[in-house]
Amino acid sequence: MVSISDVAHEAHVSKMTVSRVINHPEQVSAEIRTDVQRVISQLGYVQNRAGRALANNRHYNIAFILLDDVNEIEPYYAHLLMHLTDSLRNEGYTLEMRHDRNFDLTNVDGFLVCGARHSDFDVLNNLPIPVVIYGTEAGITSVDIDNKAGTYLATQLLINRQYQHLLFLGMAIDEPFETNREAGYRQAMQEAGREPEIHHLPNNEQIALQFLQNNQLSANTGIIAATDRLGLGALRASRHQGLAVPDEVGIVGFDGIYIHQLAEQSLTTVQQPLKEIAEKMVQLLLAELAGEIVTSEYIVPELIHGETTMSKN
Amino acid sequence: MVSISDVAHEAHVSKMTVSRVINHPEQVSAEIRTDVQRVISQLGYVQNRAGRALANNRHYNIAFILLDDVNEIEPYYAHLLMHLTDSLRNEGYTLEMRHDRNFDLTNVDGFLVCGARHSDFDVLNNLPIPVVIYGTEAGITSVDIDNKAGTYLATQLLINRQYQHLLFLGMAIDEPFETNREAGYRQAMQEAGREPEIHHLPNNEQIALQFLQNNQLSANTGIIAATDRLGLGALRASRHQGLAVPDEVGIVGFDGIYIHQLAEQSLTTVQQPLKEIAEKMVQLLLAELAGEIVTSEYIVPELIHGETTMSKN
DNA sequence: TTGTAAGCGTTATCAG
DNA sequence: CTGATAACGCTTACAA
Repeated sequence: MVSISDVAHEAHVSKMTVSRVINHPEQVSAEIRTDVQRVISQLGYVQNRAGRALANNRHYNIAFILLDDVNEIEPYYAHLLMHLTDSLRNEGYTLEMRHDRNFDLTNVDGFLVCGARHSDFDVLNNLPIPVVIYGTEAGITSVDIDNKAGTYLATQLLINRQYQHLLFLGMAIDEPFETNREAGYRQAMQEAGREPEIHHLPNNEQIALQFLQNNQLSANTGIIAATDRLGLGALRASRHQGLAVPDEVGIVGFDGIYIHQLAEQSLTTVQQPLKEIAEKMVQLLLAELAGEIVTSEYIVPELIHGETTMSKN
Repeated sequence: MVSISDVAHEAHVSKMTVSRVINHPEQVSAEIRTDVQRVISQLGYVQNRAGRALANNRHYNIAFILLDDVNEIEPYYAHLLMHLTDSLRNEGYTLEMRHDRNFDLTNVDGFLVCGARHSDFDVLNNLPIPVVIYGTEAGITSVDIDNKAGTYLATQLLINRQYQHLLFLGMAIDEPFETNREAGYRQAMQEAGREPEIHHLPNNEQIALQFLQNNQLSANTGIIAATDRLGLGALRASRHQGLAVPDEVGIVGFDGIYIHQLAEQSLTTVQQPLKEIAEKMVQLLLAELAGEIVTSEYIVPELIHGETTMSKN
């Protein structure tokens, strides 16, 4: 491996000059700078990050910790991960994949965390390096979608499309993102002077299907589902009951990666803008690393119009 | 950060002794060893990997390069990635996520590559560090499922279940995994004295559905699909045509992560054993790093029985 | 603007 | 079995 000394020697300058050309090019005279750059590319020199890390007490490496159980990993994590990888690389950082609760500080400058539970927040709050989580938790820098705004949009869509009976299919868990999704529905309903109807189910399309089979849907029903899986169950229940989608039943899901595309009819859904989320997470983390004080951010998701809601006219 | 010197000082030994306790404990007397270990945990010392990397000319870091387009990333990559992360960590290595064709050697000891195209193999073959790919390519160490064995199993299943008319839905691409999947079908058919019928389609459930709509299926048909997406299309086509699955039409997919669970009826499928694949990939890469000569490996996939094939009797 | 010296944390080598 | 020394590649601080 060619090192900075090789470059220095070949360019007839000191190691420091080479280092400056790389890190502070403006401090080097134009002539020497181009000369050194030429040698760098001639020799194919690349910085040894271990050396730099040691000298700087920085690793230029961020750990992405995915805490969900392997079997529950939804496909959109793969997309979030790709976007995080790209965003970090743009900033000269590297992404190290993690999958455990050790929160091992070795080799990293910060953490990006996904799927953290309540029990993790205590630990995360007391880490000596910056942390940004995907989700919402007071006291930790986070990026989240505005879940409430998402279901608010979804509910308004179904109202506008003239569905009469609007019900919310929520998840049977006590997490902020669930309560917020429910809140968006409630608010839109209240503003429209409608009476909310809410059911909580495990996040599984089979169970949603069975549940709705036991509760005959009426024609002209709009279903706001807290997830695409629940939306998928609603779609199947409607078909089983002989109700036409979207003419008699309208359905909006939530999450917007993968599942909605695979449904029998493409699902209208509230899409998580993963690229934007990834960029914000990286931006906040690097700002913290630079010593800035940052505040959590919420990103408003977007409605994707599929075949389970009536089109405008 | 507490360093090896702090531990050495506190334990009244030299840095080297601490280093030995960590890397070659058998070279240290039992008494001193336990003493040093106590101090290590008292002080919460963790190795600085940059220092170690510099001294050893090793990084203990492997890049996982996912070359597929973001939009085409199938969910099972997320699972493969998790398993790779776990396997590497077990061996004291770290996984660095990559998503580009730079094949940047900085900071890594080896590459694990997924989704490589023909045009990549030239580069991959001439890298100065070990590479293991997921897939098949002569001249590069690889781990792959035995695609032929998979479709062979699938075809035999449909033969055993007494489906008369057996057709293969392949992908319209010229890649070894496709030809191998086709070959498994061909072989099973030949052994059973049946005439093969093969169609090639883009890997998309909508297109498969349309294609089969234009080619009325007969009752008592068995469909071996080269992917779960194609299998899903076949399932929908059968239902559209009023054919009962699995009684009149039997369907087996291929891949076995996620899609088969979300189908209207759970799809019988040939499952990629991702954990095993990940473990093998890591094992081969580390063996190469250790200077061993290794050969590519093929893993026989497993049939997952769903609701799209008749049960035994 | 450029160079020199020292140090970041670790381990291989060699000496005791 | 244990320790001193030098080295890995790089950058900060200081000197010229």
